[in-house]
Amino acid sequence: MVRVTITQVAAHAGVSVASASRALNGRVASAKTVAKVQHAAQELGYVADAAAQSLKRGRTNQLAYAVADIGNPVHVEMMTEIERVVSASGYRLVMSSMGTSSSSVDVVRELGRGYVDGMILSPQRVTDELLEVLAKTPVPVVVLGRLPAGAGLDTVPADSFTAMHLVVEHLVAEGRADIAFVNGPADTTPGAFGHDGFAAAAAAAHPALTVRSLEAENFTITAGYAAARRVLHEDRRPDAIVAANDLIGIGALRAAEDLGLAIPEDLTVTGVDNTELADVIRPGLTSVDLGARERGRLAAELLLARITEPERAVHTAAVPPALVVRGSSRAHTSNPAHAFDHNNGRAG
Amino acid sequence: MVRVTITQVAAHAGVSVASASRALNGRVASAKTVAKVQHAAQELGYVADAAAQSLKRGRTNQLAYAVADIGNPVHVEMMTEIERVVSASGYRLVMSSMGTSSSSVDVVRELGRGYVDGMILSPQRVTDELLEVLAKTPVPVVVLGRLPAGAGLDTVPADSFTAMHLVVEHLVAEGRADIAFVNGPADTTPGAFGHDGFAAAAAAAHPALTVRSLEAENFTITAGYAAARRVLHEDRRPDAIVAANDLIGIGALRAAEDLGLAIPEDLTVTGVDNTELADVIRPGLTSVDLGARERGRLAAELLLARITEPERAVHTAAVPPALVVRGSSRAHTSNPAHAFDHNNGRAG
DNA sequence: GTGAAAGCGCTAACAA
DNA sequence: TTGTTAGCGCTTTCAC
Repeated sequence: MVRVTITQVAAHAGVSVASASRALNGRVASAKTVAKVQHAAQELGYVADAAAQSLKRGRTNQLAYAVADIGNPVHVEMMTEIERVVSASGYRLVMSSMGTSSSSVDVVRELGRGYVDGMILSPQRVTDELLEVLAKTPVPVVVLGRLPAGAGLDTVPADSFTAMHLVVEHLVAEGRADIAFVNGPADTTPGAFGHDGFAAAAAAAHPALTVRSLEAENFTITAGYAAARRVLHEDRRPDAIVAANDLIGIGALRAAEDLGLAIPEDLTVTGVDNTELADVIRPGLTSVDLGARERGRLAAELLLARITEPERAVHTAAVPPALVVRGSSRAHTSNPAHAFDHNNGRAG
Repeated sequence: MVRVTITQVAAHAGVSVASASRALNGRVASAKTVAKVQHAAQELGYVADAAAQSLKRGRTNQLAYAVADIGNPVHVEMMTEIERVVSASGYRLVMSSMGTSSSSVDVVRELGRGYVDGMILSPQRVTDELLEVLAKTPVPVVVLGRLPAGAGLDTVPADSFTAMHLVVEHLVAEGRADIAFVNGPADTTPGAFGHDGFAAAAAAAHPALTVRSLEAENFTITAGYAAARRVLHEDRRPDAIVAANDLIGIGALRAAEDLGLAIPEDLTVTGVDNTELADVIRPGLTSVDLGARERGRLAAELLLARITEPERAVHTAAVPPALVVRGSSRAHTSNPAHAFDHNNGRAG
């Protein structure tokens, strides 16, 4: 229970602390010294103090994945992939949630104080204050999401425009004419880009399309349920609901069900993220895969590259979205919805 | 991008580093000094280095929640609650995953090196090696789950026995006679206790009950699907599947669906954890609520208490499980399954 | 109320 | 190969 220091190990082994340090870290040392020191360390249960080591070395060997919307399962996918990549380079990964008990700004500032050597961020809202903190954070940062041009940070944005194009084209192809876009809060980054993407896609696809937008209170199932219920009660009921993410989409599915609507006959519902949830819900939720795993991998690689070479040019990595059609819309393409798709809608 | 130290702040303010430190930390200092130092710190964008501060103070103000089965949404619930409690006491919480890229033992050892002042663990497997590391970890540990007697650690076990009793009694009451228990891997802690709990409950409820057990490869939907499919193909098909957690249960639901079974007429399925998933799936999954939020809260409180008072007696906090009946079983109790229950099956 | 100095535990120069 | 020494950035005695 009590901490043992390298000084005690050195004393126990009968060598200097310098020799102990060298022996422990695999630097030059005689075989005899190494044996003695390792034996002493083992016996005493020595583990190097992280704070002292970090202070001296100037790095922690730790990276952080900071995520605002921790309830969204897509972040687990990303985290798993990020961890795979960074642990191969000898880093440990910790996950921090932003926004529940502390603001993104606080979390970034805290982590930047020297807890980690770098971080990957999935922010909900990109405020000027956040950008400012990001700019002066002493450790490398990669943002999973879109940033204002000129932010000077490595980013792996989601391609909302293409995503929304895919969805709208799909809906038009199956004959939908009155589409409701159920967004998350518009003042969030995914919210804003989702909206713009949807508006552009709708205008491009078919100028005569009837569209409306509304906001769910947040990106959750419950909020999606409430928002969908509202729009489905309007005089002119839409024949398609485009949800800003899968959770909202699932809420919409439940709302439609409660109102006795047949899906996809009366109403099509689509989501975004292509999470396992979309695959497991009934009817299956047609969803755009934004490439979570791939984007997680890219973010991790960008971060590692910047740690290695801090002055390299700013990079932006793009991943093409892909529509995965399931039972919540009509399967009129060559992409069939499987009864239970173990590959989560992606080719194995 | 470059780190600014307290020395620079002191110089910029025209005071000694000692005065700068005092001013920054609210110790005795004249109003004039405080003003000068704060201004300098602001201007230079100073933030205290975490490693140096931790080394000097002997604590990090950081706690960790280390979880093996990160794909299980129940851990997000726990984490949210843990964070709420510890942040109220001024701690930051980080989440670490164990087992994907590194073993539990490694994670505990690493975190115990001084990265955090304490940790809460949700281990998948409790090996002797893990117990050994836990015993000599220099920071307080609370385990969310059951430990061998005499481990000498604060724990918040799940009451699997009562949970399984509730399930079995429910199944017997609705007339089921042939129950298959679909466990996760038996060499995991939840697996072992789930099995024992089920066996005891089955024996107690009705000695003549036909029961069988099988193992899913892990605690996931996909593994649950595969395992359920296996048992449903056996000559004598069970009329109830008791899944060790909700994910396995959902997999079982899908398997039954693929085989054309009517639920709950042909087959009852139950889960454990009462996650939001159980509520949102169709049919709704009857599930035992193990009190994730409450248990998270208790674990956090136990940890804070032990940090404050390291020598206090070892505590074990229990939370009574509660059965939440939904559409995957017959509603024969007074606890109705709602079409969409915003309270996630619990009273508001 | 303030500054000089010691030291947290560790690693890395530098000498020997 | 080894020991001595300095110092990472910070807080905290201890004199003044």
